[in-house]
Amino acid sequence: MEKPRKSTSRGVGRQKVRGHSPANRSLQRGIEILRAFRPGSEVLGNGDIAERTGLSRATVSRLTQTLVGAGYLERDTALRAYRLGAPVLSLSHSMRSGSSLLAVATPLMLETAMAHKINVGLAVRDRDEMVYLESVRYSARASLRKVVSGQRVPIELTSLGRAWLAVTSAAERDGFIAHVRLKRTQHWPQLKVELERAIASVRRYGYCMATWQPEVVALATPIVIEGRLVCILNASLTTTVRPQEVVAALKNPLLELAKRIALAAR
Amino acid sequence: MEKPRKSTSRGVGRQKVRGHSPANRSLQRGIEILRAFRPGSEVLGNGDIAERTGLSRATVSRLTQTLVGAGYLERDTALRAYRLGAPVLSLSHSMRSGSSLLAVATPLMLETAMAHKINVGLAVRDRDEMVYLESVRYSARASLRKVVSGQRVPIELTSLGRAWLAVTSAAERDGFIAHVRLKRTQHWPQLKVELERAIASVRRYGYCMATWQPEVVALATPIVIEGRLVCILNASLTTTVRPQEVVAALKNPLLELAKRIALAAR
DNA sequence: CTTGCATTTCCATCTGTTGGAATGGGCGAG
DNA sequence: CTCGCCCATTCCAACAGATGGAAATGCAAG
Repeated sequence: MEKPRKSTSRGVGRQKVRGHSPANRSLQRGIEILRAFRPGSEVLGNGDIAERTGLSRATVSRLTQTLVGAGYLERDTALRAYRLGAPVLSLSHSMRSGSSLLAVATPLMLETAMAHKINVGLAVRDRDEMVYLESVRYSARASLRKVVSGQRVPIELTSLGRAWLAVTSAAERDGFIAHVRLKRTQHWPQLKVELERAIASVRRYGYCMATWQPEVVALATPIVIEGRLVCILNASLTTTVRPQEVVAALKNPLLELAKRIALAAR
Repeated sequence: MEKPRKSTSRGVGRQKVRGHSPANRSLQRGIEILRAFRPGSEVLGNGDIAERTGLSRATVSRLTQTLVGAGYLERDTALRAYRLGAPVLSLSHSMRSGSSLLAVATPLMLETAMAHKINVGLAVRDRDEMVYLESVRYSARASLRKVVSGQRVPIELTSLGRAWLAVTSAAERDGFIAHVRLKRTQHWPQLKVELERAIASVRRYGYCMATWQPEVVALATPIVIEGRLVCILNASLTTTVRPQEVVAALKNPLLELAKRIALAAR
C-alpha cells in the first residue's frame, strides 16, 4: 500500500532538508531546464530534458510550455524540440549594461590585449565551471578582435579555475576537490599535483599557469576588491615556444592589468 | 494603482479560458522577475520588483532567493538590491551558438556592412519590443565594428517593428495596434498615419523606412523562409542628408542581403 | 492502414506556495 | 548612542495548484 519510491525525482527537490532556504521548486526546475541548453546540446526535446534534469516527462512538458509562453524557449516543430529564445539575449544585455565592473574593465582589457598582442579574459565561477564575463581575443590579421562572453570552461583544467580555487574559501575548495576526484578518477594523481602547484603558485606569485587547449598558454590571477573576491583575470596566447618563456612575457601585463582594474573598480 | 504588467502576465497565464494552457505560475513569476531587470533598471530591490511585477513582497522575497540560489541573480548587500548574475550570459552564448540562422546571417551581414559602410541588424519580436539577434555597427574610424545583441527597441517607432507589423497575422497586428493606441494617446493620429504608410510600403516595395533616433535613417524588411516569418532585417546609417537619398542608397543592399540570408538559411 | 514512439492531457492526491502579519536588521536622524 | 523608520525576511494557516502515473493523442515511418 505504501508508495514505493519517488526518491529519484523527489530527491532533487528535497535539497532544502538541511537548513532553511525557501526555494521555490517549480522555479528551480524551470531554471534547470534552461540550464540544460548548453553548447553542444542547444536543441532538446522533452525527453532529452527529462533525462538530463531527472524530472518526470509530464512535469517537463508543462514547464517547457510555460517557458515557451514566456518566450525563453522556442519550439521547433519539425524537430519536435526546443531551443532557447531570443529574449534570453536581453538578459545578457541588461546584465552587461548594469555591470560597473565590466564598464571599467573592458576598455582596460582591450588596451592590454592590443598593446601586448595577447588574449585577455575575465571570468567568474558558476557551479563547476568558470563563465567568461568578457574575453578579448587578439588576432594578428587586421587587428581583428572578437569579444565573446558567456562561454564556459572547466575549473580544474584551466588557469582561470585554478586561480579561483586558490582564493575561494577552504570549504568550497575542499568540496570542489572532492567532486573532481570522483569525476576524474582516471588522471586524478596527475591532476592533484597540478592543482596543488597552481594553488601554491597563486599564493606565492599571484598567478598560476595552465595549458588547457593545445598550444595555448594561459596565466590567471584573482581580482580582489576590498577583501572580496570579485573575479578572475587571465591572459593567454597561442604559441609553440616553451611555456616558461610565455610566462615571463605574460605575467607582468597580467598582474599590471589586474591592479589597474582593481583600482578603477573600487 | 494600476497594474498593467500584472494584467499582461496574468493574461498570458489565463489563456486556459478555452480549455487548456498548463502554465506554471511560480515559474512564470520567476521569469517576470528576471524580465524586470532591463537597461535603465539593472539594480532592483525586492520592493522595486514587487512594484514592477505586482507580486506581494513575501513572494518576491522567496522567488529572488531561489533565483540567487540558481545563480541568475546576485545580491548586492551594500545596496540591498539584486542584479542579474553572470550565468545568464551562458544562456545567450548557448542560444547564439545553436542558432543556424545566426551562423549563416552574421558573416553576410558583416560583409554588407563593410561593403556599403552601413549598420545592419537582425531582430525578432518579443512582446511589445523588437530584440536584436545581431547588430553590426559600422564606424568609419579604423573600420571599428561593434556587435551587440539583446538590445530592445520599440515596435511602433522603428522600421524593424513596423516591418514586423506589416507581415504578422492580422490578429496580432490589430491587437498590438489597439495596445499602442492606448499607450500613445498623445501622438496617436500622427503615429497611425506613419504605421499605415510603413505597412503599405512593406507590402508594395518590400521595405519600410523610419528615423527613430535623430539623424539615423533606417530601412527594414522581413525575412520569410518557407512561408514562415523568421525575423526582420534592417540597414541604417547616420547622416544629415535627406532621407529620400538615404533610402535610395540603402534599399538595394538591404533587399539583396535579405535575399541572400533567406537563401542560405533554407 | 497499422505500428511504435514521444508528447500531452487527465485526474486524484496532497505538497508546496501563497498573502497577511509578525519579526528581524540596518541606517539615518536627532 | 538610542530611537524610530523602512525594508526584507520568516511564520502561519488556508488552499490553490503542482505533481506523477496512466490514458489519450499526435506524428512518422513502414
